Amino acid sequence: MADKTAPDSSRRSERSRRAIFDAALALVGEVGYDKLTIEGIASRAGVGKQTIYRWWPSKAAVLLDAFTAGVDDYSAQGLPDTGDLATDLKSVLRATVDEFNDPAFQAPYRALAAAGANDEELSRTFVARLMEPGTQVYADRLRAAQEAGEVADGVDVRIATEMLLSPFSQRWLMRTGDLTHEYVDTLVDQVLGGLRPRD
Amino acid sequence: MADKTAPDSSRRSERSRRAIFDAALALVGEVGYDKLTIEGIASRAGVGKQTIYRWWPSKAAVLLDAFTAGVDDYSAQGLPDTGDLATDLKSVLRATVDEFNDPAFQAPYRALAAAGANDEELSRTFVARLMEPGTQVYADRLRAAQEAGEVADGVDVRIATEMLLSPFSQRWLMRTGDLTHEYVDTLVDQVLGGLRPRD
Amino acid sequence: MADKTAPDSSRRSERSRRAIFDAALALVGEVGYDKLTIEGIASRAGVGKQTIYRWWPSKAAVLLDAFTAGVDDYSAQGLPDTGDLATDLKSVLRATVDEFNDPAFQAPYRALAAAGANDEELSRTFVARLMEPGTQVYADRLRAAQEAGEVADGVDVRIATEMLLSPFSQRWLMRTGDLTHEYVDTLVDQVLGGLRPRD
Amino acid sequence: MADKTAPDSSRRSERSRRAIFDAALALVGEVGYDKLTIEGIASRAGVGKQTIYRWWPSKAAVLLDAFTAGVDDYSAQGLPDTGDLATDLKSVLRATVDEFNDPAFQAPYRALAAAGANDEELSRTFVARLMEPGTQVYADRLRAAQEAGEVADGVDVRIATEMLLSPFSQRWLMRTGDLTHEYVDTLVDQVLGGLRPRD
DNA sequence: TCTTAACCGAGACGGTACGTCTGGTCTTGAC
DNA sequence: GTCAAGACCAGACGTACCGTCTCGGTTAAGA
Repeated sequence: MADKTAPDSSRRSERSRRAIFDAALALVGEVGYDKLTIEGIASRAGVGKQTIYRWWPSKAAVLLDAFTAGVDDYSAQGLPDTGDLATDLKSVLRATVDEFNDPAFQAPYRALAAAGANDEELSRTFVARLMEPGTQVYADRLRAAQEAGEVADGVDVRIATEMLLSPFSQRWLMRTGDLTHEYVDTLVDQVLGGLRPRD
Repeated sequence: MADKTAPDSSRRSERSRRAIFDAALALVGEVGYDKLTIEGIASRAGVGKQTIYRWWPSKAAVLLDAFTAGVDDYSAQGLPDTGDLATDLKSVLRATVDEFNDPAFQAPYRALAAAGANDEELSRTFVARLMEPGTQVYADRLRAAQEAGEVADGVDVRIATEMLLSPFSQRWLMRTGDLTHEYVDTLVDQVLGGLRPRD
Repeated sequence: MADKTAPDSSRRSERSRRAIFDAALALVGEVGYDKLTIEGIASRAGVGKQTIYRWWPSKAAVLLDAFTAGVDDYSAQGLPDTGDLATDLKSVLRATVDEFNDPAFQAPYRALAAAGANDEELSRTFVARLMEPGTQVYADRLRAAQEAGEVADGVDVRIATEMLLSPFSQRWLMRTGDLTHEYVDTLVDQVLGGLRPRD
Repeated sequence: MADKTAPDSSRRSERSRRAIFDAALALVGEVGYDKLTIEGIASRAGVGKQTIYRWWPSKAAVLLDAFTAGVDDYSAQGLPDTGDLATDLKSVLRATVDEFNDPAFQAPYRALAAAGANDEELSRTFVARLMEPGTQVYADRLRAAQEAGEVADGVDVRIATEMLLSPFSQRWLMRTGDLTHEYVDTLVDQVLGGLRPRD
């Protein structure tokens, strides 16, 4: 039923695929997303343009795959559970602060977040592949804490997770404030302060 | 000694300015931000391209002005203060939910948020002109509540505001969940629950 | 020490060869020479591109072979010699007029003549395989007439042949006039009028 | 009724037009017609591709204009008429031999003749602009000779002109023989020999 | 009231990148 | 080893816009 016969992925060149990822990530860091071009990627990767168009529908899709390929061992093992929720959250969020302050990480991630805002299809993939897994481990840890009695029964874990992560994401994406270790410490304390069961 | 002599704004055509705003907002809704072009705006507005380039540096800037012109009476009068913080917040956030679910509002706002993610300069303007004023009224109301003893002394009001608004913004921008009245009600309750002074 | 090992023509697929000829002739008639592509021929013939590249150096060469294969019994038996030179020439040229007015013949022949103009190598083959044999029979007939005393001794037969055939070819190739039976009759009479011995 | 609004030729850049002609003629000589590209012409001329596409429909049209611009003072003054037809024809044809043997002339002329063979529209323009004027002066000279009694009354001047010029053109285009002064001398003598009135 | 200088609509210009098409090479698996 | 199939690198196609520029016209100061 497809109008364009799909390419045969078993014959795909792995060498080209990697070269395209490397080129895309390097270029988005050098020139920014708006000036990132398919031609530029192809040229840098030593690849024909058609090889990109054959496998991806847009530069955003290329970048998403490239970025995903570089981080997809992301958060396989879950959050630590030392028994002290605040400490666990702070230690992971501090590491995340450092990651988000790394220029090599920022350019593609910002670009994808931005592209997603205008492209619902891309947005869904971006969220499902990059954001949801990261979010889920926090939600799991909070639920564990709730079962352990560290968090009040009535708390909506999904919303609690948002209270913890969205301020962080928003600050970073919109540049409404600096991301520091102190900031996440305060954030964690203030959020958890409200979640603890009242005596 | 400027190399480009600045245009004389006193001779500016108000008719053209409005036509450009109307065209920009209409087009961004019809074709989306990526396919919005200066030529398209000029053509739709019945205006020469140079008239746009004379007054704005980029399509994002045009859109920002166009959008701002449509909403800049935004939040001049502050939040209501009935004495009941939760009710006040819920009533305003419910109205905001409706606004953010309006398609005519979404396209330009998303476009600007996205453009800002990749353009720091634009981002600062966007935040200062559109986000900061809206955020500030919440911060003011929370501070008033803190002074009234409704909110614990140790609470960082800036972060409390983020805990309230960022989950909302994030959900909408990333489409990670629906924006409903029930959602904001729960969010307000859960955030405020943690801010109240402990006995 | 050839760098490209020559293909083994004994293992060549006759089926593919014919399918390629048929496809090439059909396509040149349908879409014209400029839009005739190797890929198109391969696809229409149900043949891999490499099978064409293995055996021919260019689309012109394919077309030349295809066309030659269809006409190479061309003029094996020479011109008729009824003793009346003018009648003999007219009868053959009238048949040639009909042939050159046949659309199925025109497209490939024009294409080859044109390709030859820009490609000396191809031109030599085209002339040797398609034009020279046809020209030669006229030259032979004129020489026979000269020996029979119907044509003056001083006449250069090669040039006389050109005077007869080139106006015809030129009219057709450049579309400078219609090719009709009347035209070739007049042409033959006027050319022969000048070749007859003067009393 | 035009679907694309025509460009405003009064605003056309003469500088660009000339640069395009120069580039086209230079490149067709250097790389040949088949490897002549619009991009190549634009690049060599220091011109945007659109400036070519705005004014010409194809590379053949560009080349035709470029070539015409270089020769359009072609044959304004007619053939000489010294009273001796053969001498007049020989002197002009000898000059034409030299011109057609000039490499700078050959490439574009061959290219246009070839392109015309496959493109009827172009062919008409080519003939009307480049061939017909040249042909006409021969026809005029022959008619004058006919009126002066040098050529028999029954002769069809149009065909006589073809007998004179087509062998020349054909030899050159198809490379079926060398173009020399001796050749045209013999050709003129043999053609005229047949046109003279019989006693 | 009459310049006159700036803005205006229009659109040609030199460019860049788009997404597509084809050229010619190379690889794979079937025969 | 040839074949059909088609992925690959390369690069031209013709189009769409970019941001700059030039052209008349109009329009609002200022002489």
